[in-house]
Amino acid sequence: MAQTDTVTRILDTAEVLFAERGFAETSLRTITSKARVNLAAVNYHFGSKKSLIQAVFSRYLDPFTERFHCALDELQARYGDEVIPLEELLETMARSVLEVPAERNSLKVFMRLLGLAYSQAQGHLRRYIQEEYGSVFTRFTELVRQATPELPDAERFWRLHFVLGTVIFTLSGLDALRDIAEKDYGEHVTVRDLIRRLRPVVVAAMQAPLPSPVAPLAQEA
Amino acid sequence: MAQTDTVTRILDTAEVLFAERGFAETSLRTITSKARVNLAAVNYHFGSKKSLIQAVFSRYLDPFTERFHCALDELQARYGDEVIPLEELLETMARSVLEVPAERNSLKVFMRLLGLAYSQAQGHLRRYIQEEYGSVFTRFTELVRQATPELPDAERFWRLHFVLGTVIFTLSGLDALRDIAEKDYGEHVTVRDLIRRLRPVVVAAMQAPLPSPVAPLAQEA
DNA sequence: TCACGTTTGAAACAGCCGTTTATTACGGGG
DNA sequence: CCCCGTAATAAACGGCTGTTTCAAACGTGA
Repeated sequence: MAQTDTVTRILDTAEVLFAERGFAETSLRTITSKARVNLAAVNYHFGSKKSLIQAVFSRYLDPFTERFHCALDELQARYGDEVIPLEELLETMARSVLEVPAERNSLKVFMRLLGLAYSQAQGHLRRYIQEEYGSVFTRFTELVRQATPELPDAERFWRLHFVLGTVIFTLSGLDALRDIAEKDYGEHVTVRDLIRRLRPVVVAAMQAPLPSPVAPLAQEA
Repeated sequence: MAQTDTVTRILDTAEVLFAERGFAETSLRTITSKARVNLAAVNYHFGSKKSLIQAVFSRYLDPFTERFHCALDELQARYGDEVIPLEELLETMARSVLEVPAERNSLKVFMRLLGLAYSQAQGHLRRYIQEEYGSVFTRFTELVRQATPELPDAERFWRLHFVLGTVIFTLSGLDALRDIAEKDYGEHVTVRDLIRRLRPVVVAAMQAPLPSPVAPLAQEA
C-alpha cells in the first residue's frame, strides 16, 4: 500500500527536522523534499501543518501512555494497599519513557520534541497534549502524592516540575552538552550514562528539606 | 536625541515579543508597528534581524556579567584563601541574575530569553553567547570545583547543567506553570517564592550521593 | 542661512511560506 | 471491460517574510 508508506515517510522525516530546528523553522517544502514526497501530500494526509505536528507527537505519546498505564497497573498490583515508594515510581516512569523510542533508537528526538512542546509558544500543542495525555500525568501525580506525604501539595507540584525541567532540559539539549563534555573531559557520554547520573540527583531533589517559610534569598549576606 | 529613543523602543518591544513567541515567530513588522517605528529602522540601526536578537541579549548579559564578576571579586576578597562554600556561590549567582532585570522588573523576560537561547536552534545565538560570555561561566565553574572537591569533574559538570535546566526551565515556563498551579492550589506564586522553593532543591541536587558505577536503571526490577 | 551627515519614511524587492486547485495515474470490485 | 474512490503530481494562489532603495525630513555646526 503506497499510502501508508507516504504517511510514515513524512512522519519519519518531520520528527527529525522538527527536533533539529523547531516547528516554525521547518517548512513543509523541506520536509516533503527530504522525504521524496509531493508537497501537497502533507495537506492531503494530515490536513495542515498543525495537524502534522500533533500527529508526530501522537506517534510517540500514544504508545508511551499505554505502556505507562500498564506499568502503573502492574506496580499497583504488586504493592496492593501499600504505598509505592518514590524511587519505584520514578524508575517506572523513566523505564516507560525509555522503552518507546528505544524501538527506533530516537530517544534524543523524543526528548527534544518534549522540550519544544514546553518551550515553543505553539499554544495549540500544549493544549492538545494537555487534553489528550493529561490523565496519565494526573494518575502519576496522585501516586507521587501518596509516596511523599510529608510534602505540602504545592511544594510537590513545583518539585515535580523542577525535576521534569532537569530531565527534559538535559536530554533535549544533549547533543550540544555532549559536545562540550567531550571536549572538556574526553569521555563520550551515553544516554544511559546520563540517566544513571540523573537518578540520585532527582531523588535528592524530591527529598530535599522544605524551604524556609520567610524567603530571604535576595537579602544582603 | 531621537535616535536613542528609536533604538531603545525597538529593543524594549522586541525583547517582550521574542520572549512571548520566540524568534522565528516574531516578525520585524510586528516589532516595528508595535514600537511605532518605521520598518526600515531595524535594519538601519541593527543591520539585520540576527543582530537585533544579539543586541537584545547583550542588553541583559553585559550588565549581568559585569555585576557577576564584581560579586565574585567581593566574595573572593572576603574569603581570601579559604574555599567559598557552595551555597554562597549559588546565592551570589542567583542574586546577580536577579539584580539585572529587577530594574525593569522583567525577570520573566530575561529567563524566557535564556530558555530560548538554549532550546531554540539558532546556532548563531549559542555561538555568540558562548564566545561573548563564556569566560564568566568558566570562572564560576572553577570556584564550584573548589567548593565541591568530592565530586568528579564530569559529575560536577553534569550536575551544574542539571540545576541550570531546572532553573531556566521553571522560570522560563513560569507563566504556563503558574496558571496550572493557581488553578489547582489557588495560590498566586511569585518569582521570589519560586526561588525560595528552588534553593533547597538545587543544593540537594548538587550534594546528592554519587551514582552507582554500573548503571542498572533499565533492568527489570 | 546654508550645507551636510544622520535619521526617518513609504514603497518596492525577491523569496519563501502554507494551502488549494485541477489534472493525472493507480488498482481493485461491479 | 469499465468505473470509481484513493492517491500522487505539478502548478498556481495570496500572503507574509527580511531586506533594500531612494527621497524627504531633521538637526547641528560653519
